[in-house]
This record gives sequence, C-alpha cells and structure tokens, in this order.
Amino acid sequence: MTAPARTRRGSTTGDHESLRLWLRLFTCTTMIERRVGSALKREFGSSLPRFDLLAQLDRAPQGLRMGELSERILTTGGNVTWLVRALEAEGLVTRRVAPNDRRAAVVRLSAAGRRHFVAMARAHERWIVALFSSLAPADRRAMHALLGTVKAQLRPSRIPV
Amino acid sequence: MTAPARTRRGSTTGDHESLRLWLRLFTCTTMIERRVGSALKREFGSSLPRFDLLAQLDRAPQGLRMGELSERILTTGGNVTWLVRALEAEGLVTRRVAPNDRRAAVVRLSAAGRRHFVAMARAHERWIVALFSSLAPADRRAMHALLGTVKAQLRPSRIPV
DNA sequence: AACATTTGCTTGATATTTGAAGCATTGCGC
DNA sequence: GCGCAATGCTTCAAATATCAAGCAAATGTT
Repeated sequence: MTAPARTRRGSTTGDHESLRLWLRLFTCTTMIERRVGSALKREFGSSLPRFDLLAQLDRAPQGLRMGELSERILTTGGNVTWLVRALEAEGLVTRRVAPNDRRAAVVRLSAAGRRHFVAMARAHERWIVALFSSLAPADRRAMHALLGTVKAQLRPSRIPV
Repeated sequence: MTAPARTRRGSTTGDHESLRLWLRLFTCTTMIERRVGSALKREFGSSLPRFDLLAQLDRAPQGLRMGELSERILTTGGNVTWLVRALEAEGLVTRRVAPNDRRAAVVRLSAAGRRHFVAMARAHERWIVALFSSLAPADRRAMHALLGTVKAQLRPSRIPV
C-alpha cells in the first residue's frame, strides 16, 4: 500500500492515481483487444467489430435498426453503414426497410450468420476466460462492480468532459 | 453478492462472469477513449494517438527510437512511421539518425512539442480525474491492482490466446 | 573478408473509423 | 394539408490502422 502521491503543485490527492489507473485500464483493454482481434482474424477471418455487431444481433432475434446498432457497439453511424454492408456482402446479415418507417433499416442475423457467430462465440468465450483466469472469481466480481461505478459516471447527463 | 452463475452446459463456474467483465471493461474504456479523444480534437486539434505518442516522448528526454515507440503505444511500426511524420510536419517532434546505429531513428519532443504537450496534459489530467471521480481513492488503488493481475497474465510468455 | 541472418524502419495496398454534409422521411404546429 | 424541424441513414474525405514486402545497416558466422 503506497501513500497517496502528492503532485509538484501540491494538489490535494490522487490525481496521479487516476492517471495511472486510466493508463493501465487502457493498456489492458488494448492488449486484450489486439489479442482477441488477431485471433478472430486468424481463426475465422473476422474481426472484433464484426463480432461485436453480430453479438448484438444474436441477442435481438427481431433485428435491430442501424441507429440501435451504432449506440450499442459505440461507434458512428457511418461506420455501421460500412460494417453492415460488408457483413451483408458476406451473407451474414440481412437488411430490410422497417415496416413502419421507410427511412429506417432493420438488420438481422441470417442463418449462416448465426452459425458463424456461434462458432466464434465459443472460441471467444474460451479466450476471454483464459485471459481473466488469473483473477479469482471474487476479484472478477469486484472489478465488475468498480467498473459499474465508472460507467455510471459516464452517463451523458454528467458531462465532465 | 450474487451466486456464481452456472451456464446451460454446466461448465464449472463464472465463464459468463469473465465475459461480462470483459464487456464492461471494453465499454468503459471505449467510452472514455471517445470522450477524451473528441475533447482533444475539439480543444487542441489533436487526437489520442498523437497525445499518447507525445506523452511517451515527454517521459524520455533523451528520445526514443521508432521501435520503442511502437511497443509503448501498442501499435504497429508502419503506424508509428505515419504518426511521427505527421507530428514532425507539425513541428512537434524531431528525428535524427541514431548515433551508433545508422538504421535507427531517434525521435524527440521539440520545444514547441513540449509546450503543446504540457498544455494538453493539464487538460487531460483534469478530464481523467473527473471521469474517475466517482471512485474512492481506495477503490482506484484496488482497481489498479486488479488490473495489474490481468496485465501480468498478458505477458507474451503466457499465450493463452 | 564474404556470407547469411537479423534488426530497424519505410513503403504501399487495404481496412477501418471518424466527422461533417447531404437526402429522404416523419412528425409537429398551425 | 403545409411548412419545418427532427430523425435515420448514407456519403465523402480525412485520419488512423493493419499487414506484408522491401531495403539498408548491423551482426553473426565461417
């Protein structure tokens, strides 16, 4: 347990701790992302963004609109247009005009898409479990909870940045 | 405290907990990344990759080689070449041939680069502190430690993925 | 010293992402 | 119903990323 660092300008406390925490958070996430991404590419010729998009669709059998997809996978509309077009070309998803709104498009997993996703999801789960295997179950829960607090702070209402 | 979830296939424990943890880790990191990235662009006409690169150079007054940079900011060599060229064109970094190895290039912060970085770093620190302000200092330390365990598992030697 | 190997970086083709601008459709207030 | 703002997507250019070659300089053989 180190004592709280004190900055040169004498600001109260733990500013550096927040920075260090963010740095480590970022590093860990990026490293895992790269690992899993390159494994998805190597084993399935896919990528993390594609996997994430398919995962969202897998949870929503009735399909999702483009806008819903872009919210859920935290990316821009233009990017979703691009991704969906690629996945559609590969036959993994279908898109049709929304029944009640001719502007909107509803995207669904195709049968092939579901098969492909299920195969990837199995491997993905193995990898993730392995990567977090060094944490005791209680630690995983603790970290999940702590991240929950961080996430709450990120709600659009509280806009510190 | 919820009991450890049990999957349909009856696998021992917490597989889903690892997945949920990874999902949340990824979500939080991505959201913060986007916030900070767009703030850097808005306020300084910069970006997170540029900031990260400058931050590494700030810590290394004697300069860093291209290869060292690419390791530290977790990106490919080609990307570093690209980034350094852009930053050099903006006058924020300098590059010269390494004294003892004519293949290598040593990159340093220029005076302008240092000024620019310092200004950004101040704002960046404020933002990060704000984003993590919902965590008690002890929680920040706890999370930092837990992530340390995860990071250790990611060493290249242990290649689970 | 001549050779092959390795190392450090750049290049070029491509993939992905963002942000802003544009288009069509909806829904509202009148 | 009309005029207009809001909504849902797409498009486009620019920024960023990957990967696979390629080249030059160092290093290790023999």
